[in-house]
Amino acid sequence: MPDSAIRPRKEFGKTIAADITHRLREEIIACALAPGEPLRFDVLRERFGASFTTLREALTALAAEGLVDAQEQRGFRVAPVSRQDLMEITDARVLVEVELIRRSIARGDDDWEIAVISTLHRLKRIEQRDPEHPLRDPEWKIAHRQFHEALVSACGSATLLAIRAELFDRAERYRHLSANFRPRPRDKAGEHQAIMQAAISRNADLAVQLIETHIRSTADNVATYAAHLLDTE
Amino acid sequence: MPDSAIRPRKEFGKTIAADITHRLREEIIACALAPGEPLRFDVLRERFGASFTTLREALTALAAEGLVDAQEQRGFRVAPVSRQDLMEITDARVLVEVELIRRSIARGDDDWEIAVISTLHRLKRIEQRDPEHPLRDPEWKIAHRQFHEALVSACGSATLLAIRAELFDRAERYRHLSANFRPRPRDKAGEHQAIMQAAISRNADLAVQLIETHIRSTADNVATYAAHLLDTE
DNA sequence: CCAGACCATATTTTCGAAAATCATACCGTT
DNA sequence: AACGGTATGATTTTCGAAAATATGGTCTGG
Repeated sequence: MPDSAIRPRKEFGKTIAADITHRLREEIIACALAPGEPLRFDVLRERFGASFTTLREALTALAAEGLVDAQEQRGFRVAPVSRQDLMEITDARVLVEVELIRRSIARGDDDWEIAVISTLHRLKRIEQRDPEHPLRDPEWKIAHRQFHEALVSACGSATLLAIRAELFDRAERYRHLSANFRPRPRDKAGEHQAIMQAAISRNADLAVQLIETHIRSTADNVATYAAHLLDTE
Repeated sequence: MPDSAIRPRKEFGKTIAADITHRLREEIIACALAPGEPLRFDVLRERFGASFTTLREALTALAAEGLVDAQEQRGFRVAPVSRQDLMEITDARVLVEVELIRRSIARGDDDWEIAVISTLHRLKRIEQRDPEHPLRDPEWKIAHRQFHEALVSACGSATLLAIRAELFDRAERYRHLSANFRPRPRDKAGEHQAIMQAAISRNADLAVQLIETHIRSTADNVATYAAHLLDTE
């Protein structure tokens, strides 16, 4: 989607720096910028049409999120990937997500239930369009993210939600890494459905167990099908 | 310590931006810059001797760490404090720290034990100097931080350690907030000693319980003695 | 007297030139 | 040939001026 010509210079009310942070984040997560790739200012300047300092601000922010690697005096590069990093992210996600699911199930009200149900509904409808390659569909990605966000949205801790969001982004990059080599997606639709039902029926132990399996099996999948990208790094 | 005249322009090998990020972080944690205080570029420029863009980069990085609040098009301010925020940080710290202590106890080797013992030893020696006001002693702060870092250093997850470090910083700011109003510190020395012993003897359940109490009672203390700063925000 | 438009000022945000730093290739010496 | 130093070009990093935006006060019409 080469939209730099159509897109307005920046989104309304936002600074250019924030806008570029957002766009860079998307490209890194989607692996349009490959892991480990150097991020040279000449190139970025051309691609994003912003000045050195504005780009620098965006890269610094992404470095704090763990998506960019800042090498002092030697510029920036896309954060490299490794099996170890994937494992750490997976463990951290399980730790946080399990806690947040429990809290959400304990505290969630009617609005929470409605959000969980409706985001899943939308996700399923989008899935029917192209069940083979969901990750290539930007709408699926958004819907998938929104469903998982809805599940934990009632936890009551903005602090933990921010940490969760960061880990989710970093994990999504690994999913994209393996997406091109994965033969066929496993039955995610069924898993999501089961998680939703466990959550709505307030069966915390079951929901937690399903979420953990969901996260870990996705990671295993990545480790298997992106093995050649993780070992020779 | 007005050291801008003595201090070299920047630390060796580091960028000015990274150096200023570091200095600003320290001042915010120490509440030398008060919570909610606007961070105007004129003032910062004067104080840190750097240009707009360099300062901007530092502020953006600190915003990602949760120590600075970026208000688009309306500048930056020191992140405000609140009872709710303190609670969230405390809960998040317990969640993460408990996990990391367990892992460290399970995986720690001889070097880990030595690090735990020696950092505690140094902490105790520094404590004897001025047992009334430890938080005013920069050396105590460093030693205290290093002891708690040593405890979790064998966990094996750089990802979780980074999250833990961020939460520790944010919590330390709250401790400083109440430091001026707290009548007398409780028996921290004893608590640290007990935690060390539980860790070294590989009694994970006990260590975890002591750490949780340690974190929560510190937070309660802050909530009590900084109440006037937390409620009228 | 109030609400809204308008202007003047304060402040932030962005830019590209200039300085600093790094990487590489070249050269002379051993 | 191997090594160490140095000049050169490439790249990052920093700066302050200029543009963009917000803020606060004043004026006008209702």
